[in-house]
Amino acid sequence: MQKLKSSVDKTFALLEYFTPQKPEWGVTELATAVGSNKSTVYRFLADLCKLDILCKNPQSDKYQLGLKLFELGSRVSLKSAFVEKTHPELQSVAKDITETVHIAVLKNQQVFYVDKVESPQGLKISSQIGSYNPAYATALGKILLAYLPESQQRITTQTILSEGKVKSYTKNTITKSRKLQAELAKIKAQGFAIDREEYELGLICVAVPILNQDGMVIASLSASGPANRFEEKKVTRYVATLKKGADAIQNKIGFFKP
Amino acid sequence: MQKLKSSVDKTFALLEYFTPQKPEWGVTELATAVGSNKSTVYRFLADLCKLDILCKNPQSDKYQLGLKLFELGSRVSLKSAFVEKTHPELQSVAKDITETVHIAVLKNQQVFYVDKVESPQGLKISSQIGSYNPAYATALGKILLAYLPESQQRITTQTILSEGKVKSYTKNTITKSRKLQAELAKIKAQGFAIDREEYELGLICVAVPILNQDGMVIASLSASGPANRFEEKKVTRYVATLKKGADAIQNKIGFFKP
DNA sequence: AAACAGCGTTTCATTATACGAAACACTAAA
DNA sequence: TTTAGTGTTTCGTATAATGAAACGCTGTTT
Repeated sequence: MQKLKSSVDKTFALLEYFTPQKPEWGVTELATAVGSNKSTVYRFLADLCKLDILCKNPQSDKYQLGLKLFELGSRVSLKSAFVEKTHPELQSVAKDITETVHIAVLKNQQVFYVDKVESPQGLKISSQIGSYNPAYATALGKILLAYLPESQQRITTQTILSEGKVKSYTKNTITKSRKLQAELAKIKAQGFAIDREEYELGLICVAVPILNQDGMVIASLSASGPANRFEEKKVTRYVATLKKGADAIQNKIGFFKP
Repeated sequence: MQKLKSSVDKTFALLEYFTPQKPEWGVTELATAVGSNKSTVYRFLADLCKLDILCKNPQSDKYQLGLKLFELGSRVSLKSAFVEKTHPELQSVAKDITETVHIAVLKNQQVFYVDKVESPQGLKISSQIGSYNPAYATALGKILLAYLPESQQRITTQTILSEGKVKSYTKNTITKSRKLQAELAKIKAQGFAIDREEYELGLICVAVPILNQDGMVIASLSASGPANRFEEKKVTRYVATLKKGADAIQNKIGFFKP
């Protein structure tokens, strides 16, 4: 906080602390966390509260993210132009597959979850719309990488796998550049990606690309669930259903500029 | 812009200009709109862009709301705690009624749309999650007012109907205090509200309340569609379905603090 | 009861940062 | 080439952000 110059930076640095894991903060608590003065943080929080960007939980008397932020988030053109069109398709895919369905885009070389429809079954993966996961360890991410233009793919995979950024989430996680490149080539050849417990043990995920009219990959669509429910023969059916859904989305979207 | 003191105020005042109606702004354009200096606005926009709160549309070279805002909006606990639980119920109600279903709360004495599931039918109303409508002219709003504690209701209706704030959207819009009070009493007696083209000609909407364990109204649930599809006998069935949905939501939510 | 400890909130002199006029660098049209 | 319209950068000035300390709560401890 102390190194940031503009008030804009400081404002959103503070807001970043309000996560699903820790959605509520008191003044002193947050001030020590960001390494800033109590009064300074107080003034920010009070200002943000007046604007409904934050609000005070009357029970705990602490601050949390407010309705205004929800409102602004709903205005983002990605949300209004993209999600509103694609959501019904996700629903029909989810209904057919009966597993949780996600749509994601590549952002900052990571997988950014844009929307989801949850499996009606009890056992389902937990995920948060608007959050990130590593691209190299998920089916959604591998699809997004595989369909990148060659030059961009080289740069992106290099950046992702360079110096210590890679993490082995499970014993199946692909961490070697060689192996990742082979995997991406295979994915592009077969038209879909599969993540067999590469990110989380017990979690399998199948994904297909969503292309725009120019053939550029703009998003990816996936079905994911517990490993024991993903028998080999089911995967083939899932891929077919996902492809049908991706096609429908492509027709609805037409030309999209993220 | 010139009268606001803190940078926080200024930042969000700027963001407010990015609406679904006008989602893109250039520097000069926005500076004149807010009545501020070009360089000042430029610095704000550039800062916000660095943080992904805004982004530049490469086509038009203008600024628009960015993914970070979508991310933050997704983190709002209303969204994660409330919508994720209620959405499946909206879906089942929508499926049964085959009209667009909304869930809304009262915010700043207006109806604030929290979530929706669209009618599968071609002809459907257009609405924006995270936006506002007047409480006195919609079924959702009238429910929220009708179930307010008496003292609060008096204050709220007075504020809403005071000095020129009232607008006759159609010939059916309730604008007189007397008439609104009678309507609210009737609504509370019968347990549902109906808006017969009071906000928009050709649009009918039926709504029921969602109460928490203390019996306080926390939200309202509605079905809306073109007037010609809303025959009298259907309304009774719709109310029954909506009530069932509201009940299910109440059980899921338990105790909720907005 | 009185003293304490922990909050959030307010104050105020100091200083860092936001401000705006003007200059600059582009681009596209005249 | 000139012109008019952008977005961007500069820099002296003015203003708003800063942090230590004090204040006023609340609940707990002695």
